[in-house]
Amino acid sequence: MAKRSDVARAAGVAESTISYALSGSRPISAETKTRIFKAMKDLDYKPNAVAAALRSGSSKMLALVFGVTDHGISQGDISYVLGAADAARELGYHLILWPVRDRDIDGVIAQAQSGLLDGVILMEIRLEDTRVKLFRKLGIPVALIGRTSKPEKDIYADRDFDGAVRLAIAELVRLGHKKIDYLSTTLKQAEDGFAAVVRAENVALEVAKELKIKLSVLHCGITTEAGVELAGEYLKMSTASTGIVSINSEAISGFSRAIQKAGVKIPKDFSIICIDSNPLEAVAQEPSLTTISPPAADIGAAAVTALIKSLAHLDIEDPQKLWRGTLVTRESSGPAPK
Amino acid sequence: MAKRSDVARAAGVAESTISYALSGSRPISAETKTRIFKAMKDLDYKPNAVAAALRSGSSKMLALVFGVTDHGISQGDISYVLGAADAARELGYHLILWPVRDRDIDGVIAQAQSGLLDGVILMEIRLEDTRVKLFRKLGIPVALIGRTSKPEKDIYADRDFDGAVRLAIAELVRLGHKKIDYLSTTLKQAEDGFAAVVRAENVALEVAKELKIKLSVLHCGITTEAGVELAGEYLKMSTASTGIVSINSEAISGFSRAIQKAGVKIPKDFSIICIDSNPLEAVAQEPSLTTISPPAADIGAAAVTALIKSLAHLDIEDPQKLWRGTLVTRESSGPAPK
DNA sequence: GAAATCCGTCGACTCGTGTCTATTCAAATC
DNA sequence: GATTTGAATAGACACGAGTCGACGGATTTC
Repeated sequence: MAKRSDVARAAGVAESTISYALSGSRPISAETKTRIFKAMKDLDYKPNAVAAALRSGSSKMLALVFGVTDHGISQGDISYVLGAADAARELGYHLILWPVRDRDIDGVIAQAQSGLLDGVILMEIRLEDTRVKLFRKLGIPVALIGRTSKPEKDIYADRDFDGAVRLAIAELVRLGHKKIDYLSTTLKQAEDGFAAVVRAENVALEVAKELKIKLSVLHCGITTEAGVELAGEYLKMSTASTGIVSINSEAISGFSRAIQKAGVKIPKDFSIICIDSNPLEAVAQEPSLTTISPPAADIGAAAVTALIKSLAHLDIEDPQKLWRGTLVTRESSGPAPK
Repeated sequence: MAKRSDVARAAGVAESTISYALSGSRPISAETKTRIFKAMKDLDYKPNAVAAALRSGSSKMLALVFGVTDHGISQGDISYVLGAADAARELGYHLILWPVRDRDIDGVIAQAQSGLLDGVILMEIRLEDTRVKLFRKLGIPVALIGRTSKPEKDIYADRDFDGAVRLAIAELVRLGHKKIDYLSTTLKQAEDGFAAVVRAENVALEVAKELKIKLSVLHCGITTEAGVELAGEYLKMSTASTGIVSINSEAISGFSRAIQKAGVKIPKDFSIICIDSNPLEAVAQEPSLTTISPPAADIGAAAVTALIKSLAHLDIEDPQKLWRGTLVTRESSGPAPK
């Protein structure tokens, strides 16, 4: 692999001149530049990123930590990753994914402390997230997709589940519904303190109280099948609700299909509003889902952008940002049945 | 961040002594070592991986390239990743995931050529995979999970779909089935030349000819829903088969549920053998699935192990390895109906 | 017309570690 | 008892690129 000194010799200039020609941090005449670039091309010169990282103290690599659990990476999460990766590329960085078993993040910490990683993005944030404190203590730059219970000075980009749940319930109430359900994810996730899940549940109960309606919280696995099962239980209940707000887009598709199969007409008998569903999923269903979908790609991109700006000690216009998403009324929501 | 010279001063030794104490490549007396380690602890010294990478020419990082397409990372694929990550850690390496849009791998190449990546693992291999040739041409160490049509000197670890399909069909024939279906993934994947998909289809047809039975190849999306739809079509067909071999574990679960709902008894009326299904999935179903499941984690681990050995210029006992998996008979397969 | 300014370039040093050579001192060898 | 061996350590250099200070020459300034 050709190095800088080879190019310097071939182009008949000093090595530093080549650096300046590449970085543009000092003026280099046009002729010299063309000579240099020709030599680089001839020799197939690629600057050595490791040497650059050592000298400059920055590897231009960011790691997105993703906890490997039972299920892989969902279709939903992949949007965050892609948004983040694209934003990184645009700013001259690379985003890599760091698979982490359970909550073991020592490897990430080691690499970050030893200069191979400029910063870290965390997902699947819990209300009390020890990782966040740890990284802060160690001085490792971090941005969150999600937020803890006390975000203080954290850099984060997050879905505004509170606002979305509030909006969704208000919409059902506006349509005349007086008794609705709120479909969450698994009870385990809530118990484990996953921030978005817990917050949304609390808000749902709060809003129900404010608006003086009946609301029960349902828990359910994050799969279509689990939604089908849930539908079975739902249909057995005597005092059924007339609508549901869900943050569990996987389950709601099974639920919807199953209750329709049992004769429930949507939206005539029953309304559905789904939060955090992929728009493509939403229209793929029968009937298409009314949704409030925070833009996942934008959120991922915002987290990365803010992190990179903070690395460069630039001012971040807003280090803490929330996206609620807007209500898109489709076929699954309508006036409450008489 | 403390560096080696700080530790040297604190411990009262030369810098090189510290390197030797850490690497063990030269003997250091016990007293000196304890002094050094104490100083390292006091100063919270972490060797700078970037400097080490520059000097030694190796970053100890491997990238697993994963193409980001419409669907995220499936539960099946995650096992390869985890197996690979664990094997890497055990050998003192880090495995990172490199998300790649479409087939754009320039970023990976750049980082590999510039020393930030010691090697690359490729998945989702096609029969004619330009990436493999490209990496070989550029001299970037590569191992494959999967294999091309001409693996030649490639390092790879792969499922033996040929053997598994052959075994599955033979089993159904042994049980008396004369007319069976073969359920593949989407037609698009086959057309795009994904190696495993194409190979398995060809083998299925070949074996059917050899054993003189009727076999039709079905294509179907890689989702439970797609399997349900497929079941609808299947039930309409007049001359139905009595069994199916599937490499599409997502679809087969929907298919199984749907035909049972329509009154088909498994395995009395119809037998199912599923290849490449996760054992957990297999027993979670009703009835539990007879399977042939190549060990994904082992395959991922083998690819990484072979790659690392080749990096160290060690002999690899077998750079090309296949796993067929064994037939595990559960409740979904039985004698053909009279 | 001398001084100040600016452009373009060069050489030297630096980032933090791995490793080679040299040196010292003690034990072992014939 | 002189020489060889070996352990334990020190010192020097290299990996490849980024950046600062300096310098010659051209241009501008008063």
